[in-house]
Order: sequence, then C-alpha cells, then structure tokens
Amino acid sequence: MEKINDIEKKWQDYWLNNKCFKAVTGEKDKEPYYILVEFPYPSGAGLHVGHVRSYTAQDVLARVKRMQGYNVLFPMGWDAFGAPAEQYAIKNHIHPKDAVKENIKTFKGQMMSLGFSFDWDREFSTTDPEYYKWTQWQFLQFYKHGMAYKDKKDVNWCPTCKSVLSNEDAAGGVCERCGSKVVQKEKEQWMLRMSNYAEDLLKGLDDTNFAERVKLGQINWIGKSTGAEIDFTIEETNDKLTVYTTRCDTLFGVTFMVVAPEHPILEKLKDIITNMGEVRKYQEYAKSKSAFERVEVNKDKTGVKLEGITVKNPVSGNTVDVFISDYVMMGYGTGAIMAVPAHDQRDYDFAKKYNIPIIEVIEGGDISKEAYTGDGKMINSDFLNGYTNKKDSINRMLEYLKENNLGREKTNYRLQDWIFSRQRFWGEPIPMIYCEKCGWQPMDEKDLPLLLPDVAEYEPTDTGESPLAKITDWVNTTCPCCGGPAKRETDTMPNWAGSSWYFLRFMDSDNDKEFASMDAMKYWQKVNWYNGGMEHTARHLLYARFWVQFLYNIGLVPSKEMIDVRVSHGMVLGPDNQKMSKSKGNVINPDDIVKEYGADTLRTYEMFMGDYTQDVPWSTDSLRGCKRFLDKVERLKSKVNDKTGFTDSLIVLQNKTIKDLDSSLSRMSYNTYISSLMILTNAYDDLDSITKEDYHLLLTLLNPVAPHITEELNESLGYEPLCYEKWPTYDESKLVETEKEIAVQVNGKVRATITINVNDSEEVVKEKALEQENVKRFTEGKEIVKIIVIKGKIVNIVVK
RNA sequence: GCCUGAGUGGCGAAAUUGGUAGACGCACAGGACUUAAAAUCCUGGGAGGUUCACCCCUCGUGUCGGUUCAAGUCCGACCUUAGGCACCA
Repeated sequence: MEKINDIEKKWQDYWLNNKCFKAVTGEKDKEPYYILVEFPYPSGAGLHVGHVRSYTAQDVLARVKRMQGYNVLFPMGWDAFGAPAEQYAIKNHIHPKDAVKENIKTFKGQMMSLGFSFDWDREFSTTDPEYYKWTQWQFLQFYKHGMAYKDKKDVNWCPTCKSVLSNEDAAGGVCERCGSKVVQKEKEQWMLRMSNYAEDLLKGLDDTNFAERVKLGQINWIGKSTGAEIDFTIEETNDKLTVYTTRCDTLFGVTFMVVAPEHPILEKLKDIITNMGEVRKYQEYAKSKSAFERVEVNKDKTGVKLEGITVKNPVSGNTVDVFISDYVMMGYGTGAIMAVPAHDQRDYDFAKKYNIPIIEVIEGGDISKEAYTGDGKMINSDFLNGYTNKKDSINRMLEYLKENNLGREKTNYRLQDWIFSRQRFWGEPIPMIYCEKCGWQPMDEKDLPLLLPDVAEYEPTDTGESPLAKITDWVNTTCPCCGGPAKRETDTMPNWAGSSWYFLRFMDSDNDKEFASMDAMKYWQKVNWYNGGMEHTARHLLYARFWVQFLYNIGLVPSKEMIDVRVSHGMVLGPDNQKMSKSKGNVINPDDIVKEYGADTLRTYEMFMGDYTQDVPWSTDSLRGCKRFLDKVERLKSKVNDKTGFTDSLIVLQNKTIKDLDSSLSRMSYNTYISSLMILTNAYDDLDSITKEDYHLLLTLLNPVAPHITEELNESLGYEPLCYEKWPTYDESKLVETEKEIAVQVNGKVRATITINVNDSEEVVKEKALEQENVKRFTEGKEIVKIIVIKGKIVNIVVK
C-alpha cells in the first residue's frame, strides 16, 4: 500500500478533476439539497480542528445525500473583510488584500487536504469586487426604501485602535484587541432600521426548523416585552412624562420617578428645575463612563433629585419626586420609569440610598429587607385591593388606564437599529455621496462596484475617520444629483454585511447581472441545513434573517426565511479541557494530524469524539483508536473470498446497520454512526472470510466519513468510484430476528434471561420464564399477583 | 438576577415511544505471537459481597422525594457546572 498521504492526494485530485461534487442549478431529475457551513474568516492562524469537526459533519451529510440521489449544493467561500485582517496586515506591513489572498490559499490547501466535497466552482470571497458590488447594491436598496439613515450615536471608542468598537469588542470596558480603556464618543453613523423588523423576525422563527436553543437565542436577542405606557403629569408645568412599565399593577406603589440623564424633559424644563447645575454635572458624569461601566450590575446607584418639579401619580393622586439616574437608559422604553421600591430591586436600592418612602402593594414579602417581586394579594391599591392574580390585576389596571385616558398597552423590543458604519479601511465602501447642496445622495447603481482604492497607508487616522478620508482623489467626486463637487462617504460596512447574504450568492455565484437570479433561488429554494458556531446563533443569524426579510419585502428573494434547519456545533477543546489558545500551548494543528495519521483518521475521530452539539476535549489516544479502526477495515480486504452475494450470517446486521446509520445521521449523532460501523467491522472480522459484496457494502457506508481509503480499497475490488455509488437501502423484513434473548424480572429486578421465538405465544413465554431456576428461587412460596409480558422485550413477574 | 443546556465507569460516551444501564472506543491489566520491540490477536473489568472458578446477591445514571409491574428516561424540590442575556423598567 502506498503512503496514506499519496492515496489521499490521488483521490482529492480525482474528485477535483472530474468535478464529482459540482452542483448544477436547474437540474430537473434530482431534488435539490443545499448544505451550508459558515464560511470561515481566513485568519493567519490557519484552519482549526474545530473547523474540521463541523465541515466533516456537513461533508458526511453532503456525501450521503448525493449517494441518495439529491442534487447537493455544498459550497465554500471566504468572509475576509473586517478588523482582524486589517490588524494582521498592519502588524505584518502588508496590504490586507495580499494578506487575505495568502490566508485563503492556506485555508483552501488545508480544506483540500481534508477531502471536503465542496463545489469549488462557486467559491468567492466577500472581498471580491464582483461580490461586494452586490453588497453595496443591496445597501442602496436599503437606503432607497428608507431603511438606511444617518444618525448621531454614542459609540464605544478605542483611543489606541482609533476605532469604534461593538459592545462585544468592548466587553469589560476595555478594547478586546489592545486592552485600552474604552471611552464614549459621538459619531454620525449609517444605521439600518432593523428594529422595524423585530416582530417579523420573531414570527418568522415559526417558519424555520432551527434547533430550539438557536431559536431561543434569537428570541432573547429580540427581547419582546409587553406592558403599558402610563402618562404622569408634571405638576408645575402640566407637561406629560410618560413611562414604560411591565408592572402597571403596582402603580399605587409608586413613590418616585427616574429619568435617564439624556432625557429631553431636562432641557425642556431647564428654567424650572432649580438645581440645573447639579443636573448638568451628573449628565457629564454619566457620559464619561463607558457603556460597560454604566450597565455594570450591582454597582452603587447614583442620581440627582430634580428640585423644583414634582409629578402626580395618575391613579392615587400622590405627589412624588423625580430623579435622574444612569440606571435608566434612554434607549429603551421611554427613558423614564415609575419607581416601585417595594417590588423592584433596583428601585428598592435607590430608595434606600436616598431615603425615599416605600409603599407595599403586594403582600408576601418583607420590605424591610428587600423588594418583593413575587405574587400575592394586592393592598393599598384602591380598586385593585384583594386581587391575587398578577395577570388579573394588570388587566384591570390597563382597563382603568384606558378608560381614563391615562395610558395604553405597549410592546417593547430590546432589538435596536443596526449601526452599519465602521471607521476602517478594510470593508465594503458605503456607496453614498455627500453634496453641500443636495445632502446625502446614493451612487448611481450602474457605477458599482465602488472599489476600495489601492493605497500605501491603511492605518486608521487620529481623528476617528476611516483611512479612506486621507485619499482625496478618491473622496472628491461629483454629486449624482446636481453634478457639483461632492465627497464620498469614507466609513465602510461592518463585516457582518457580507455574511448576511452570502448563502444567496452561492445559489448563483457567477451572475454578473443580479446578486442571484430569482430562477436560481427558486430552484434551490433555501438552505436546507446550516451549521455554524454557537457564537453566531444570535447576531449573524439575526442579521442574515433581517437582510433576507428585507429583500423579500422588496420582491428580490422567493421566501421570507431562506434558512430551514440551523444547528450549532460544540467546540473542540484542548486535551486539558480548556479552550485552545496559543498562550495555553494546547493547540492541535490539523495539518500535523493529517500528515501523521491521514485525513480519514482525523475525520473519523472528529465524528466519533462525542455529542456533536457539545464541547469535547481533544484526545490523541482516541484518535489512534480511530486509526486502528481504519487499519482493521483495510486488513479485511485479505478476507475477501470468491463467493457472490452477501454472507447469510451477516444479512441481519448489515440491514440493521444501514437503518441505524440513517437514523444516526438524521439525529446528527455522528458518534453512533461510527460505532455502528465499528460493530459491523468487528462482525466481519470474526469470520474467516467475507464476500466482495459484504466488503463493498462496508466501504460504501464508511465512505462519507473516510472517503479516501474507502475509494482506494473499493477501486482495488474493481468497482466504479464510490462518489458515483448509490446509498444502500435496508429491507425491513430482513431485520426480524426469529430468536431473541429477553430478560425475566421478578418485582422489577432481572433474575434470568430466556431465549424466545418471535412466534411464541404469551403463554409459552410465561411458562419459559417461570421454569428458570433463579426465577423459581424468588417466586417459590409467594403469591404471583400478575405476569407482565411485553412482546419481544421483557417479562416481569409480580409476587407478594 | 433571568433564560438555556449538561451531570451516567479511570476517560470520551451509548441507551428510537419508560422495558437486561454502561453499546462503541480510549486507557489499564493478564495472556498469545516475536530473539526483542512495534503491530496484531485473545481474555478481563461499575462498586461491594460471596462457598472467592462457574453461578449468585446487594448497591449503582448529581441529591432527596413521588408516579409505575418497571425510571438514566416521567413529575416535584434542590445541588453542581457550562453557555447566553442583563440596572430592559
């Protein structure tokens, strides 16, 4: 036998040269099936063994589906815009374009060496002008339909990286990349009106088959809450101050109000508020804090009482004070709350600190110790007194508020508009032009793509503008509206942009007239099975769904949801059960494994290592076990005899194995898929000889997991390559075993096993059970209450 | 704080609708083959007890209860752990 790596290379070349995995759009004789893995960010670190896990899983699925006669679309591409590529390029002093090209080459070589059955004819990178032309085009559609707008936003600002950071990149109040303290800075930014789609994004989940935990991730992120808006009145001016609450039933317990430091009422009433100086100071203080510090839980509550104004509780008529505090956010609800210290922990903490009275309106807690958030009987609440059910009290209060025109039902979402600008060089340029006379104007669509200029310097500027701002040749242009001098937008898109629609492009990747034709999209319909990391189940998926829903609403895609099943895989941890990282020195490089053990062994092991959706630690010992398994399969070749057909004694197990594999695959239970094959292999190995058909069947079933070695062995038997093979089917009638061993229990404890014939009557089975020596020991001298016989499974004798 | 998973041998883990817990593999131990090693093959194994080999018994799927002829699986309470969200009103 030749060297493993040579054999693997031989078959990789064969598949590539013969385009064995090409997906043909429009193929009528076969049913389409679209399998997708998240296309990777081609980092400098190369492919991770975690990539190998999910790619192999989807590759197994793709290979089986192809054998089952589906027209399988299993594409691969590159998500290559964004900060990491730019940082890498700056650090290594090469153009990001070249860095990306280099990294893609590495990644692709690694994927090739693992034998994934991607259709490489559809490959693209989000950084290709032919691709980002359409990302820009789609942005223009957002703009033209009023879905993109510019707005001043407070953003996380890293003074060292000179860039706006997302909340997650600024976690802990420090820049994830450089560790600098993050500050707040106001910037004009492009926004997409994603919040308009909150309800549709929530409802759309019903039309998908996402894994339950994935759906929950989406639901949490959208964060729907139902409650009420209630109008309070400022006694001195008669101005309305509206609050949002989910607990209007506690309205009689309101003892103060809190507004966010940015609340517009402060400006409006600046002449009436007598301690405005103090208020201004607090506003400054709130602004100086990073978003992280501000939302840090359990920190001390701070605030300032607004002197000179008071509000009236609309139901009790009580007069209460108003405070500003940064525990109330301007971005959610109305930016103002009614505080019920007796029944809300935050309000309670604030009231304790500022000695504000506490009125209990629900019985059951001890308000001298903490806020009581549970259920109970309503007290001190006028018409609500005596209510015991929270829902009823809320409904009664809502009714009252509506009747008296004091408030209304209101639904709120946590989901906010999408900040779509990045002050970066390495992203899709936003195709907008600013003219002093005409304002913001979209570029003419026929002028797309708006190419990133080739420049020597791509480091960010000190001012927070994108490096593009320095390239005056590029920035200065003419207004598409009046033809006068104008300037281009210099911010670029976030790297979520390109990945929000790439799965559509794969359906029609060569199209230079449209981002993808309606015909092609109607043919493929949707992504049947999408797999990716847990870290993307919230945001990437939400952005992609939003993007698709928008395109659907303007008639450009055939369905509102273009992804059917979405599952998320667990991580491959280091041998020490810790997340792999260079600093911990626990990184396993797939290249090393492929070189020493072969791609088939790595693939088999990663499928065998454990529950696909859970994290699993790496074990090189277990990997060797999988190598032994493949070696055993290879050795079986010497047992092949001259007989035709299948070996009689193997037929039941062979049919059972096919059935089990189908079931394992549908449950993503790849580890049991492998173990079933190991059982079959062991059964073959126990015989002196097996037939060519026996062996061919095993190779076919194993092929999706270990495609190279199985192709090689199969070829040596004289068969056509397995990539053209049909998936075997099982015969249910062959699964029925005539004899079976079942357990006999006495009072639920196993006391014996008996061998029964499937045709045995219940009486015969009972008789057999009762005559067992050990059964007699436990039944003798006792009264048999009843005997339960579950056909083909168990006998349980109940005695007293 | 809220939401969601997950707790089964020394380890990774199996166990379609409740029906012989620990399949499959790793590691380990003993043996065979070999001058030797590697590779391979055979045997063993949850813990404890026992007439200590065959058999058999008791306990055993995070803890405590419950339902049932029968519970890893269903119900109730709790503990531990991982992840997600979070002053969201």
